[in-house]
Amino acid sequence: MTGEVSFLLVTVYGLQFTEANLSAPNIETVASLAKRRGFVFPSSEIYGGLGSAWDYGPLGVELTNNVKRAWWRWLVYERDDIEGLDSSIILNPLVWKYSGHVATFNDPLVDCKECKGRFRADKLQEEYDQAHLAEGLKIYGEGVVSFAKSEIKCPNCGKINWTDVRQFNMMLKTQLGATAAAEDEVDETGAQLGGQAYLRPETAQGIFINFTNVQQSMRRKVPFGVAQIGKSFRNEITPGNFILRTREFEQMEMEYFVRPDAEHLKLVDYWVEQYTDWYTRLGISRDNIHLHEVPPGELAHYSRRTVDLMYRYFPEREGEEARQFEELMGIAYRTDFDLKSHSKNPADAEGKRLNPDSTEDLSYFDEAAKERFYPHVIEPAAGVNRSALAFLMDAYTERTTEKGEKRVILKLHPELAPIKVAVLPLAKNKPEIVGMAKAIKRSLQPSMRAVYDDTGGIGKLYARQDETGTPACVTVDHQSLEDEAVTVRDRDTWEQERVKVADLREHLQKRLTP
RNA sequence: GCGGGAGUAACUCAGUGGUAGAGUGCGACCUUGCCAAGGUCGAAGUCGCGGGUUCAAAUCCCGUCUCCCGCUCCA
Repeated sequence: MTGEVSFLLVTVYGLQFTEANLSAPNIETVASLAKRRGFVFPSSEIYGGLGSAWDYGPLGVELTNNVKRAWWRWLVYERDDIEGLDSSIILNPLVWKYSGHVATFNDPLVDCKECKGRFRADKLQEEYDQAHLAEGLKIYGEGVVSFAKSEIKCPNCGKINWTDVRQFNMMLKTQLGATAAAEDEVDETGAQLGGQAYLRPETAQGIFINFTNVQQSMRRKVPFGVAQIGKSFRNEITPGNFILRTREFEQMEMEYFVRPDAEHLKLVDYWVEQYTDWYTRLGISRDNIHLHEVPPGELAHYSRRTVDLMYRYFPEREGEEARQFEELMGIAYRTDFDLKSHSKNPADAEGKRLNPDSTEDLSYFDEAAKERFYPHVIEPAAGVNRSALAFLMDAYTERTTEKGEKRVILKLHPELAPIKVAVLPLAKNKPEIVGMAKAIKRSLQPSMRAVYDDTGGIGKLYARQDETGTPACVTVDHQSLEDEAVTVRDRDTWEQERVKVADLREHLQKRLTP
């Protein structure tokens, strides 16, 4: 059957090509295509740029919008147990105090003056302490990092010549209103209050503090989830790798609330499977996804188990295969840590409230079981930008034509493709043909993203559309004027089909929803 | 922050003291009409910025800014 089809292709259209198995372009190749074709531009370029900030061009914004829409439809519309939310980026600073971000998003850093290596002071201290414990020695100054006098050696060069320890807070700060007088007001935990505010480092907290609002207003029973898409900000020490790690990024997060006695660890596996399916259904090949169980010692402060979906962003890296993978998204079991932390009721052994600032208790009353509890949370957190990059990389294909020319084809899933159809006139000097092509484009554009292009020969026009992932091209020729039919050409197979103009929209819509 | 690399046309780059260049792309016209065709013409750069040396600086010197890669963190 397949043989017959390709035979037809070759005899009818006289086309031949060989497709390079380039499922593995590097980031640089894709970044260059992305810039050339209007997906992603370096931000603030005319002022010399700004490190690791990127602007999404006309095609890029279509792609990221499509990724977000696909995700939202999948979770919020096609399931019965998830609601949507859009919380604000700037929240009361107390949210970050009680979420633990003020304390734990502070990384103490030291540099070795000898070899210029940079390390996290707390981690070095911990290793040092553990090594001493193992030798049966006492630990001096536990928890106090004093590198200037310490015996801690640089793991890199073995010398002891440290800079001072500097605090590096990952949260971006900003100033609210005319409250600068209270600017340096600090509470006992070191949280800066007053006019100090933070740009959120994750969207999750906006969901937790709205847990009761969503549950009550939508009359939800546990288990249920809340999904949110939005920008987050982290003052990364070292951003880089194109849009993979940026200080401003967009997240698609979902908090799934369950009973405390639910099988949490299995639920992590369930969502790992769901997301793996989602990514592969939209075009990521399974071979390029690698599951990573985060070791207990490396878990975030709120997590008891985390599994990362890693994508093969660096196929060119040699050595251990794991080096080729970088995090695409993570699925974390956050326990009841967040809901409890933001609630006014929990108290310590002496009856002292753990959160004296909260005015609400975010516990949940289960009517059926007649019990009150803090729901536990499973959180799949995905990056929009990282996802878009993975989709671009996996779609990138190179094909060599029979003339030996290299053509790039972006085999994006039709749901993600920035442009769904391009209408092209075969002869741009014939006003009737041009007029008909433009009219067809206009008739399609209310139902799908359509473009018209006549600035080149037909081969160049096809090549352009292939490179930006347009699934279908519609070509109007002389014959079209007679028979009211056009040629529909497929991006992946280059196969052509004659379709009546009257049936065109329906035909294309069928193609776009495989 | 430290180390390395790099800033010349929209893009990729050449140009090492003497009139600012190429390919691609872009625009117009002619020709052609199903997989990046050909021709003619054209627009486009204060050579990152500031200072110095020199008769003369994209080029040499000093300063400065920015980007990229590596060292830690995460979506």
